[in-house]
Amino acid sequence: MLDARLIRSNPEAVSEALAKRNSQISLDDFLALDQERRAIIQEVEQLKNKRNNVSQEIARLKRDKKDAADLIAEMGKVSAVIKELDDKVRDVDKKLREILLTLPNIPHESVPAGTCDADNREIRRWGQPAEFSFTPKAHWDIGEELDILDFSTAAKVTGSRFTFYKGLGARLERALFNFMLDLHVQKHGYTEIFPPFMVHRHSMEGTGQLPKFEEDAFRVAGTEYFLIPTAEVPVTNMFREEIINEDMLPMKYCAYSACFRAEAGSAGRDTRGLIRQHQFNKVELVKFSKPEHSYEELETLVQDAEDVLKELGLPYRVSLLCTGDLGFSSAKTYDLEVWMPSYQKYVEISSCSNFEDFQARRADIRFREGVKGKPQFVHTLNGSGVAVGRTVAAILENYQQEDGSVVIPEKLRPYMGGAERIAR
RNA sequence: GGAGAGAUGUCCGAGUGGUUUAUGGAGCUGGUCUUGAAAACCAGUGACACCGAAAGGUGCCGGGGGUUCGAAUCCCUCUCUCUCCGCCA
Repeated sequence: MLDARLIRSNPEAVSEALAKRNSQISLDDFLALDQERRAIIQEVEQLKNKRNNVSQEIARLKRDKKDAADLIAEMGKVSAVIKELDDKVRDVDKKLREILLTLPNIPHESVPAGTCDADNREIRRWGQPAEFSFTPKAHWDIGEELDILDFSTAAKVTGSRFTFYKGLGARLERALFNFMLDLHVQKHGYTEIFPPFMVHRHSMEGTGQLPKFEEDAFRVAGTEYFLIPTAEVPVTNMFREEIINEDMLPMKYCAYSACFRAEAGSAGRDTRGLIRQHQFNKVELVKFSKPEHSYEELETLVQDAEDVLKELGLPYRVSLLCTGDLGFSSAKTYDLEVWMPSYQKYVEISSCSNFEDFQARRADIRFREGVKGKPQFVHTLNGSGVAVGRTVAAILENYQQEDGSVVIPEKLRPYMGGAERIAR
Protein backbone atom coordinates (compact mmCIF):
# COMPACT_ATOMS: atom_id res chain seq x y z
CA MET A 1 0.00 0.00 0.00
CA LEU A 2 1.28 3.40 -0.91
CA ASP A 3 1.36 6.31 1.49
CA ALA A 4 -1.73 8.46 0.94
CA ARG A 5 0.33 11.51 1.82
CA LEU A 6 2.81 10.70 -0.93
CA ILE A 7 0.02 10.46 -3.50
CA ARG A 8 -1.55 13.65 -2.23
CA SER A 9 1.64 15.67 -2.32
CA ASN A 10 3.18 14.18 -5.45
CA PRO A 11 0.53 12.66 -7.71
CA GLU A 12 2.45 13.14 -10.97
CA ALA A 13 5.51 11.30 -9.72
CA VAL A 14 3.38 8.45 -8.44
CA SER A 15 1.43 7.93 -11.66
CA GLU A 16 4.67 8.15 -13.63
CA ALA A 17 6.20 5.44 -11.48
CA LEU A 18 3.13 3.24 -11.81
CA ALA A 19 3.05 3.75 -15.58
CA LYS A 20 6.56 2.28 -15.76
CA ARG A 21 5.15 -1.02 -14.59
CA ASN A 22 2.39 -1.11 -17.19
CA SER A 23 -0.12 0.17 -14.66
CA GLN A 24 -2.18 2.88 -16.28
CA ILE A 25 -4.10 4.07 -13.27
CA SER A 26 -5.69 7.47 -12.83
CA LEU A 27 -5.30 8.95 -9.39
CA ASP A 28 -8.02 11.55 -9.94
CA ASP A 29 -10.70 9.62 -8.05
CA PHE A 30 -8.36 9.11 -5.18
CA LEU A 31 -7.37 12.75 -4.98
CA ALA A 32 -10.98 13.95 -5.12
CA LEU A 33 -12.09 11.54 -2.41
CA ASP A 34 -9.09 12.42 -0.29
CA GLN A 35 -9.97 16.10 -0.43
CA GLU A 36 -13.61 15.38 0.34
CA ARG A 37 -12.60 13.28 3.31
CA ARG A 38 -10.54 16.00 4.88
CA ALA A 39 -13.26 18.60 4.41
CA ILE A 40 -15.85 16.42 6.12
CA ILE A 41 -13.50 15.57 8.96
CA GLN A 42 -12.87 19.20 9.70
CA GLU A 43 -16.59 19.90 9.79
CA VAL A 44 -17.55 16.94 11.93
CA GLU A 45 -14.73 17.45 14.40
CA GLN A 46 -15.87 20.99 15.07
CA LEU A 47 -19.34 19.67 15.83
CA LYS A 48 -17.95 16.98 18.10
CA ASN A 49 -15.97 19.58 19.97
CA LYS A 50 -19.18 21.54 20.50
CA ARG A 51 -21.04 18.44 21.61
CA ASN A 52 -18.36 17.54 24.13
CA ASN A 53 -18.37 21.01 25.63
CA VAL A 54 -22.14 21.31 25.79
CA SER A 55 -22.46 17.85 27.31
CA GLN A 56 -20.24 19.03 30.14
CA GLU A 57 -22.48 22.05 30.49
CA ILE A 58 -25.56 19.83 30.65
CA ALA A 59 -23.92 17.70 33.32
CA ARG A 60 -23.18 20.83 35.32
CA LEU A 61 -26.75 22.11 35.02
CA LYS A 62 -28.17 18.74 36.05
CA ARG A 63 -25.90 18.62 39.08
CA ASP A 64 -27.15 22.06 40.07
CA LYS A 65 -30.73 20.89 39.48
CA LYS A 66 -31.24 23.43 36.72
CA ASP A 67 -33.16 23.02 33.50
CA ALA A 68 -31.21 21.77 30.47
CA ALA A 69 -34.05 20.88 28.13
CA ASP A 70 -33.13 23.50 25.52
CA LEU A 71 -29.54 22.39 25.32
CA ILE A 72 -30.51 18.75 25.14
CA ALA A 73 -32.88 19.44 22.28
CA GLU A 74 -30.21 21.42 20.44
CA MET A 75 -27.61 18.70 20.92
CA GLY A 76 -30.07 16.16 19.60
CA LYS A 77 -29.92 17.94 16.28
CA VAL A 78 -26.15 18.32 16.37
CA SER A 79 -25.76 14.62 17.07
CA ALA A 80 -27.94 13.75 14.11
CA VAL A 81 -25.68 15.80 11.83
CA ILE A 82 -22.58 14.21 13.36
CA LYS A 83 -23.93 10.77 12.68
CA GLU A 84 -24.64 11.66 9.09
CA LEU A 85 -21.14 13.07 8.56
CA ASP A 86 -19.50 10.14 10.35
CA ASP A 87 -21.27 7.79 7.96
CA LYS A 88 -19.99 9.83 5.05
CA VAL A 89 -16.41 9.73 6.30
CA ARG A 90 -16.66 5.99 6.81
CA ASP A 91 -17.95 5.56 3.29
CA VAL A 92 -15.21 7.73 1.77
CA ASP A 93 -12.54 5.99 3.86
CA LYS A 94 -13.68 2.65 2.57
CA LYS A 95 -13.51 3.81 -1.04
CA LEU A 96 -10.07 5.32 -0.49
CA ARG A 97 -8.76 2.12 1.03
CA GLU A 98 -10.19 0.08 -1.82
CA ILE A 99 -8.28 2.23 -4.29
CA LEU A 100 -5.09 2.11 -2.22
CA LEU A 101 -5.24 -1.67 -1.97
CA THR A 102 -5.29 -2.03 -5.74
CA LEU A 103 -2.30 0.25 -6.42
CA PRO A 104 0.95 -1.67 -6.95
CA ASN A 105 4.24 -0.71 -5.35
CA ILE A 106 6.56 1.88 -6.84
CA PRO A 107 9.70 0.35 -8.38
CA HIS A 108 13.06 1.20 -6.86
CA GLU A 109 15.23 3.56 -8.91
CA SER A 110 17.73 0.77 -9.64
CA VAL A 111 15.08 -1.32 -11.42
CA PRO A 112 15.51 -1.24 -15.21
CA ALA A 113 12.55 0.03 -17.22
CA GLY A 114 10.90 -2.57 -19.40
CA THR A 115 7.65 -4.21 -20.35
CA CYS A 116 8.24 -7.97 -20.11
CA ASP A 117 10.77 -10.61 -19.07
CA ALA A 118 12.85 -9.94 -22.20
CA ASP A 119 13.83 -6.64 -20.57
CA ASN A 120 15.10 -8.25 -17.38
CA ARG A 121 18.82 -7.74 -16.76
CA GLU A 122 21.11 -10.67 -16.15
CA ILE A 123 23.33 -9.96 -13.17
CA ARG A 124 25.57 -13.01 -12.93
CA ARG A 125 25.89 -16.70 -13.72
CA TRP A 126 27.24 -19.52 -11.65
CA GLY A 127 28.19 -23.01 -12.82
CA GLN A 128 28.48 -24.58 -16.23
CA PRO A 129 25.49 -26.36 -17.76
CA ALA A 130 26.53 -29.99 -18.08
CA GLU A 131 27.46 -31.36 -21.50
CA PHE A 132 25.62 -34.61 -22.16
CA SER A 133 27.00 -37.34 -24.40
CA PHE A 134 23.39 -38.41 -24.91
CA THR A 135 20.09 -36.60 -25.34
CA PRO A 136 19.02 -35.52 -21.85
CA LYS A 137 15.51 -36.43 -20.87
CA ALA A 138 12.87 -34.27 -19.24
CA HIS A 139 12.45 -34.75 -15.48
CA TRP A 140 8.91 -36.13 -15.85
CA ASP A 141 10.20 -38.93 -18.05
CA ILE A 142 13.13 -39.60 -15.72
CA GLY A 143 10.85 -39.59 -12.70
CA GLU A 144 8.30 -41.95 -14.20
CA GLU A 145 10.93 -44.33 -15.51
CA LEU A 146 12.56 -44.47 -12.07
CA ASP A 147 9.10 -44.90 -10.54
CA ILE A 148 9.68 -42.00 -8.16
CA LEU A 149 7.17 -39.54 -9.65
CA ASP A 150 3.60 -40.49 -10.51
CA PHE A 151 1.50 -37.87 -12.23
CA SER A 152 -1.27 -40.05 -13.59
CA THR A 153 -2.20 -41.53 -10.21
CA ALA A 154 -2.33 -38.00 -8.79
CA ALA A 155 -4.62 -37.01 -11.65
CA LYS A 156 -6.86 -39.94 -10.80
CA VAL A 157 -6.93 -39.23 -7.07
CA THR A 158 -6.99 -35.45 -7.13
CA GLY A 159 -6.64 -33.84 -10.54
CA SER A 160 -4.13 -32.31 -12.89
CA ARG A 161 -1.13 -30.42 -11.57
CA PHE A 162 -0.69 -32.71 -8.58
CA THR A 163 1.98 -35.35 -8.04
CA PHE A 164 2.64 -38.45 -6.01
CA TYR A 165 6.30 -38.80 -5.05
CA LYS A 166 7.30 -42.38 -4.31
CA GLY A 167 10.25 -44.12 -2.68
CA LEU A 168 13.49 -42.23 -3.14
CA GLY A 169 11.51 -39.53 -4.94
CA ALA A 170 9.57 -38.79 -1.77
CA ARG A 171 12.79 -39.10 0.17
CA LEU A 172 14.50 -36.64 -2.18
CA GLU A 173 11.76 -34.07 -1.68
CA ARG A 174 11.98 -34.43 2.10
CA ALA A 175 15.79 -34.43 2.02
CA LEU A 176 15.81 -31.18 0.08
CA PHE A 177 13.69 -29.12 2.41
CA ASN A 178 15.51 -30.48 5.43
CA PHE A 179 18.81 -29.63 3.79
CA MET A 180 17.62 -26.13 2.92
CA LEU A 181 16.28 -25.44 6.40
CA ASP A 182 19.50 -26.65 8.03
CA LEU A 183 21.58 -24.54 5.67
CA HIS A 184 19.65 -21.35 6.42
CA VAL A 185 19.41 -21.96 10.14
CA GLN A 186 22.94 -23.19 10.79
CA LYS A 187 24.99 -21.36 8.16
CA HIS A 188 22.95 -18.22 7.48
CA GLY A 189 21.47 -17.54 10.90
CA TYR A 190 17.75 -17.65 10.18
CA THR A 191 15.21 -18.64 12.81
CA GLU A 192 13.11 -21.59 11.75
CA ILE A 193 9.33 -21.27 11.66
CA PHE A 194 6.70 -23.87 10.94
CA PRO A 195 3.65 -21.80 10.06
CA PRO A 196 -0.07 -22.45 9.63
CA PHE A 197 -0.88 -23.42 6.05
CA MET A 198 -4.13 -21.47 6.10
CA VAL A 199 -4.61 -17.82 6.88
CA HIS A 200 -7.53 -15.44 7.05
CA ARG A 201 -8.35 -12.74 4.54
CA HIS A 202 -6.60 -9.92 6.37
CA SER A 203 -3.26 -11.69 6.24
CA MET A 204 -3.68 -12.28 2.51
CA GLU A 205 -4.38 -8.57 2.19
CA GLY A 206 -1.38 -7.71 4.33
CA THR A 207 1.13 -9.28 1.97
CA GLY A 208 -0.72 -8.18 -1.17
CA GLN A 209 -2.35 -11.36 -2.51
CA LEU A 210 -5.78 -9.85 -1.90
CA PRO A 211 -7.97 -8.17 -2.91
CA LYS A 212 -6.65 -8.11 -6.49
CA PHE A 213 -5.64 -11.74 -7.01
CA GLU A 214 -8.33 -13.73 -5.26
CA GLU A 215 -8.76 -16.07 -8.25
CA ASP A 216 -5.15 -17.21 -7.79
CA ALA A 217 -5.81 -18.52 -4.29
CA PHE A 218 -7.60 -21.57 -2.94
CA ARG A 219 -10.28 -20.71 -0.44
CA VAL A 220 -11.57 -23.35 1.94
CA ALA A 221 -15.29 -23.63 1.25
CA GLY A 222 -17.57 -22.55 4.06
CA THR A 223 -14.79 -20.65 5.80
CA GLU A 224 -12.86 -17.42 5.48
CA TYR A 225 -9.59 -19.35 5.29
CA PHE A 226 -7.23 -19.37 2.34
CA LEU A 227 -4.59 -22.00 1.66
CA ILE A 228 -1.30 -20.13 1.69
CA PRO A 229 0.37 -19.61 -1.70
CA THR A 230 3.70 -19.19 0.11
CA ALA A 231 4.98 -19.15 3.70
CA GLU A 232 5.66 -15.46 3.12
CA VAL A 233 2.03 -14.83 4.05
CA PRO A 234 1.86 -16.36 7.55
CA VAL A 235 5.46 -15.47 8.44
CA THR A 236 5.26 -11.81 7.41
CA ASN A 237 1.90 -11.49 9.14
CA MET A 238 3.31 -12.82 12.41
CA PHE A 239 4.08 -9.18 13.15
CA ARG A 240 0.92 -7.58 11.78
CA GLU A 241 -0.30 -4.77 14.02
CA GLU A 242 2.88 -4.92 16.07
CA ILE A 243 5.52 -2.40 17.02
CA ILE A 244 8.90 -4.12 17.00
CA ASN A 245 11.76 -3.03 19.22
CA GLU A 246 14.53 -1.42 17.21
CA ASP A 247 17.19 -3.73 18.65
CA MET A 248 15.30 -6.76 17.30
CA LEU A 249 16.01 -5.65 13.73
CA PRO A 250 16.91 -7.07 11.34
CA MET A 251 14.92 -10.27 11.92
CA LYS A 252 15.48 -13.28 9.69
CA TYR A 253 13.09 -16.21 9.47
CA CYS A 254 12.98 -19.27 7.29
CA ALA A 255 9.97 -21.48 6.98
CA TYR A 256 9.08 -24.65 5.22
CA SER A 257 5.54 -24.88 3.95
CA ALA A 258 3.42 -26.48 1.33
CA CYS A 259 2.19 -23.84 -1.09
CA PHE A 260 -1.14 -23.82 -2.88
CA ARG A 261 -1.80 -21.92 -6.05
CA ALA A 262 -4.82 -22.05 -8.31
CA GLU A 263 -2.62 -21.07 -11.28
CA ALA A 264 -5.52 -19.19 -12.80
CA GLY A 265 -4.67 -18.07 -16.31
CA SER A 266 -1.88 -20.60 -16.67
CA ALA A 267 -3.85 -23.22 -18.58
CA GLY A 268 -1.59 -24.82 -21.15
CA ARG A 269 1.64 -23.53 -19.59
CA ASP A 270 4.11 -26.01 -18.14
CA THR A 271 1.43 -28.68 -18.02
CA ARG A 272 3.95 -31.51 -17.70
CA GLY A 273 6.16 -32.27 -14.76
CA LEU A 274 6.84 -30.51 -11.50
CA ILE A 275 7.28 -26.97 -12.74
CA ARG A 276 3.75 -25.67 -12.27
CA GLN A 277 1.70 -27.46 -9.63
CA HIS A 278 -1.33 -26.56 -7.53
CA GLN A 279 0.58 -27.79 -4.48
CA PHE A 280 4.32 -27.64 -3.98
CA ASN A 281 6.84 -27.39 -1.19
CA LYS A 282 9.01 -24.40 -0.58
CA VAL A 283 11.43 -23.07 1.99
CA GLU A 284 10.88 -19.37 2.29
CA LEU A 285 13.19 -16.69 3.68
CA VAL A 286 11.58 -13.65 5.28
CA LYS A 287 13.34 -10.58 6.64
CA PHE A 288 12.21 -7.52 8.56
CA SER A 289 14.62 -4.63 8.24
CA LYS A 290 15.06 -0.99 9.09
CA PRO A 291 14.45 1.09 5.94
CA GLU A 292 18.04 2.27 5.60
CA HIS A 293 19.40 -1.28 5.46
CA SER A 294 16.79 -3.09 3.39
CA TYR A 295 18.71 -3.05 0.13
CA GLU A 296 21.82 -4.55 1.74
CA GLU A 297 19.51 -7.15 3.24
CA LEU A 298 18.12 -7.91 -0.19
CA GLU A 299 21.61 -8.62 -1.55
CA THR A 300 22.43 -11.04 1.29
CA LEU A 301 19.02 -12.64 0.96
CA VAL A 302 19.76 -13.39 -2.69
CA GLN A 303 23.16 -14.78 -1.73
CA ASP A 304 21.60 -17.02 0.89
CA ALA A 305 19.20 -18.41 -1.71
CA GLU A 306 22.02 -18.81 -4.24
CA ASP A 307 23.99 -20.78 -1.69
CA VAL A 308 21.40 -23.55 -1.87
CA LEU A 309 22.01 -23.98 -5.59
CA LYS A 310 25.79 -23.73 -5.17
CA GLU A 311 25.81 -26.43 -2.50
CA LEU A 312 23.74 -28.63 -4.76
CA GLY A 313 25.95 -27.89 -7.75
CA LEU A 314 23.11 -26.63 -9.90
CA PRO A 315 24.04 -24.06 -12.57
CA TYR A 316 21.98 -20.89 -12.32
CA ARG A 317 21.82 -17.24 -13.14
CA VAL A 318 20.54 -14.23 -11.27
CA SER A 319 18.39 -11.74 -13.09
CA LEU A 320 17.04 -8.40 -12.05
CA LEU A 321 13.40 -8.01 -13.01
CA CYS A 322 12.46 -4.95 -15.05
CA THR A 323 9.61 -2.64 -14.06
CA GLY A 324 7.10 -4.45 -16.27
CA ASP A 325 7.86 -7.89 -14.82
CA LEU A 326 7.82 -6.83 -11.20
CA GLY A 327 5.31 -8.42 -8.84
CA PHE A 328 2.46 -6.30 -7.49
CA SER A 329 3.92 -5.71 -4.01
CA SER A 330 7.60 -5.58 -4.88
CA ALA A 331 9.88 -2.59 -5.27
CA LYS A 332 12.80 -4.66 -6.54
CA THR A 333 13.09 -8.36 -7.36
CA TYR A 334 15.90 -10.70 -8.28
CA ASP A 335 14.97 -14.04 -9.78
CA LEU A 336 17.20 -17.06 -9.46
CA GLU A 337 16.89 -19.27 -12.50
CA VAL A 338 18.26 -22.78 -12.56
CA TRP A 339 19.52 -24.45 -15.70
CA MET A 340 17.00 -26.99 -16.97
CA PRO A 341 18.52 -29.21 -19.71
CA SER A 342 15.21 -30.38 -21.17
CA TYR A 343 14.04 -26.77 -21.56
CA GLN A 344 17.50 -25.72 -22.76
CA LYS A 345 17.04 -22.60 -20.70
CA TYR A 346 17.08 -21.16 -17.21
CA VAL A 347 13.88 -21.65 -15.22
CA GLU A 348 12.83 -19.57 -12.21
CA ILE A 349 13.46 -21.36 -8.94
CA SER A 350 13.52 -18.43 -6.53
CA SER A 351 12.25 -14.90 -6.42
CA CYS A 352 13.79 -12.49 -3.91
CA SER A 353 12.11 -9.16 -3.29
CA ASN A 354 12.29 -6.03 -1.25
CA PHE A 355 8.78 -4.76 -0.61
CA GLU A 356 10.04 -1.72 1.28
CA ASP A 357 7.14 -0.52 3.45
CA PHE A 358 4.41 -1.66 1.04
CA GLN A 359 3.45 -4.78 3.00
CA ALA A 360 4.30 -3.21 6.34
CA ARG A 361 1.83 -0.43 5.70
CA ARG A 362 -0.90 -2.89 4.70
CA ALA A 363 -0.25 -5.18 7.64
CA ASP A 364 0.68 -2.36 10.04
CA ILE A 365 4.13 -3.65 10.99
CA ARG A 366 6.22 -0.95 12.61
CA PHE A 367 9.28 -0.44 14.76
CA ARG A 368 10.27 2.23 17.22
CA GLU A 369 13.55 4.07 16.97
CA GLY A 370 14.93 4.65 20.46
CA VAL A 371 12.74 4.86 23.55
CA LYS A 372 10.77 7.93 22.56
CA GLY A 373 10.90 7.61 18.81
CA LYS A 374 7.79 7.66 16.67
CA PRO A 375 6.84 4.25 15.29
CA GLN A 376 7.66 3.87 11.62
CA PHE A 377 7.07 1.12 9.11
CA VAL A 378 9.66 -1.62 8.72
CA HIS A 379 10.78 -2.90 5.37
CA THR A 380 9.85 -6.49 4.57
CA LEU A 381 11.75 -8.79 2.24
CA ASN A 382 11.40 -12.35 1.22
CA GLY A 383 12.66 -14.91 -1.20
CA SER A 384 12.38 -18.56 -1.94
CA GLY A 385 15.22 -20.46 -0.45
CA VAL A 386 14.24 -22.31 -2.67
CA ALA A 387 11.27 -23.96 -4.41
CA VAL A 388 11.62 -27.66 -3.61
CA GLY A 389 9.68 -29.26 -6.47
CA ARG A 390 11.62 -27.33 -9.08
CA THR A 391 14.84 -28.30 -7.33
CA VAL A 392 13.86 -31.96 -7.65
CA ALA A 393 13.24 -31.35 -11.34
CA ALA A 394 16.60 -29.62 -11.71
CA ILE A 395 18.47 -32.39 -9.90
CA LEU A 396 16.82 -35.12 -11.97
CA GLU A 397 17.68 -33.33 -15.19
CA ASN A 398 21.15 -32.03 -14.38
CA TYR A 399 22.35 -35.18 -12.64
CA GLN A 400 20.83 -37.73 -15.01
CA GLN A 401 23.09 -40.47 -16.38
CA GLU A 402 23.03 -42.27 -19.67
CA ASP A 403 21.74 -45.45 -18.01
CA GLY A 404 18.67 -43.58 -16.75
CA SER A 405 19.86 -43.33 -13.16
CA VAL A 406 20.33 -40.05 -11.29
CA VAL A 407 23.34 -39.22 -9.11
CA ILE A 408 22.47 -37.59 -5.83
CA PRO A 409 24.41 -34.35 -5.09
CA GLU A 410 26.98 -35.01 -2.40
CA LYS A 411 25.67 -32.48 0.12
CA LEU A 412 22.30 -34.20 -0.03
CA ARG A 413 23.48 -37.74 0.63
CA PRO A 414 23.44 -37.47 4.42
CA TYR A 415 19.77 -36.58 4.09
CA MET A 416 19.17 -39.55 1.80
CA GLY A 417 20.37 -42.23 4.18
CA GLY A 418 23.71 -42.20 2.39
CA ALA A 419 22.26 -43.13 -1.00
CA GLU A 420 24.47 -41.95 -3.88
CA ARG A 421 22.23 -42.67 -6.77
CA ILE A 422 18.63 -43.28 -7.71
CA ALA A 423 18.35 -46.18 -10.09
CA ARG A 424 15.74 -48.55 -11.27
C1' G B 1 -20.20 -29.14 19.60
C1' G B 2 -22.39 -27.73 24.91
C1' A B 3 -21.95 -24.60 29.57
C1' G B 4 -19.56 -20.65 31.99
C1' A B 5 -15.87 -16.58 32.64
C1' G B 6 -13.09 -12.88 30.48
C1' A B 7 -10.56 -9.03 26.84
C1' U B 8 -8.90 -1.62 29.79
C1' G B 9 -2.63 2.44 28.17
C1' U B 10 4.56 -0.94 27.92
C1' C B 11 2.94 -4.48 32.07
C1' C B 12 -0.32 -5.49 36.38
C1' G B 13 -4.90 -3.66 37.63
C1' A B 14 -9.48 -0.19 39.29
C1' G B 15 -13.62 1.58 37.11
C1' U B 16 -21.81 -0.56 35.78
C1' G B 17 -24.34 6.47 32.15
C1' G B 18 -22.04 13.03 33.35
C1' U B 19 -15.84 16.48 38.61
C1' U B 20 -12.56 9.66 34.49
C1' U B 21 -11.69 14.62 28.72
C1' A B 22 -9.10 6.29 32.19
C1' U B 23 -8.00 5.57 39.66
C1' G B 24 -3.68 3.15 41.58
C1' G B 25 0.81 0.50 41.17
C1' A B 26 5.04 -1.35 38.30
C1' G B 27 8.08 0.48 34.51
C1' C B 28 10.61 4.51 32.18
C1' U B 29 13.28 9.61 32.58
C1' G B 30 15.61 13.14 35.82
C1' G B 31 17.10 14.28 40.80
C1' U B 32 18.39 13.63 46.29
C1' C B 33 21.23 10.27 49.21
C1' U B 34 25.85 6.93 48.30
C1' U B 35 32.98 5.88 47.02
C1' G B 36 29.79 3.10 43.34
C1' A B 37 25.40 0.29 43.02
C1' A B 38 20.90 -1.24 45.26
C1' A B 39 17.12 0.44 48.39
C1' A B 40 14.42 4.65 49.93
C1' C B 41 12.55 9.40 48.84
C1' C B 42 11.18 13.65 45.40
C1' A B 43 9.68 15.27 40.57
C1' G B 44 8.33 14.10 35.70
C1' U B 45 6.38 10.66 32.16
C1' G B 46 0.73 7.43 29.52
C1' A B 47 -0.12 4.12 23.89
C1' C B 48 -1.56 5.03 19.02
C1' A B 49 -4.24 7.20 14.79
C1' C B 50 -6.41 11.16 12.20
C1' C B 51 -7.51 16.63 10.95
C1' G B 52 -4.85 21.31 11.16
C1' A B 53 0.32 26.04 8.60
C1' A B 54 -0.09 26.57 13.79
C1' A B 55 -2.71 27.10 18.17
C1' G B 56 -5.36 23.31 18.90
C1' G B 57 -9.00 19.62 17.91
C1' U B 58 -11.14 14.58 17.13
C1' G B 59 -11.10 9.46 17.78
C1' C B 60 -9.40 5.23 20.57
C1' C B 61 -10.81 1.00 27.05
C1' G B 62 -10.63 -6.68 21.77
C1' G B 63 -13.37 -5.53 16.35
C1' G B 64 -18.02 -3.67 14.26
C1' G B 65 -22.94 -1.65 14.92
C1' G B 66 -26.82 0.54 18.15
C1' U B 67 -29.41 3.33 22.42
C1' U B 68 -28.55 8.42 24.67
C1' C B 69 -27.90 15.46 24.87
C1' G B 70 -23.65 12.42 26.85
C1' A B 71 -21.01 5.35 26.73
C1' A B 72 -14.98 2.00 29.08
C1' U B 73 -19.81 1.71 31.63
C1' C B 74 -26.40 -0.17 28.65
C1' C B 75 -28.03 -3.30 24.08
C1' C B 76 -26.81 -6.34 19.54
C1' U B 77 -23.04 -8.86 16.87
C1' C B 78 -18.24 -10.83 15.67
C1' U B 79 -13.25 -12.40 17.05
C1' C B 80 -9.92 -14.23 20.49
C1' U B 81 -8.41 -16.21 25.47
C1' C B 82 -9.39 -19.19 29.88
C1' U B 83 -12.23 -23.19 32.79
C1' C B 84 -15.39 -27.53 32.69
C1' C B 85 -17.95 -31.32 29.61
C1' G B 86 -18.16 -34.01 24.89
C1' C B 87 -15.34 -35.58 20.57
C1' C B 88 -10.64 -36.31 18.48
C1' A B 89 -4.59 -36.99 16.07
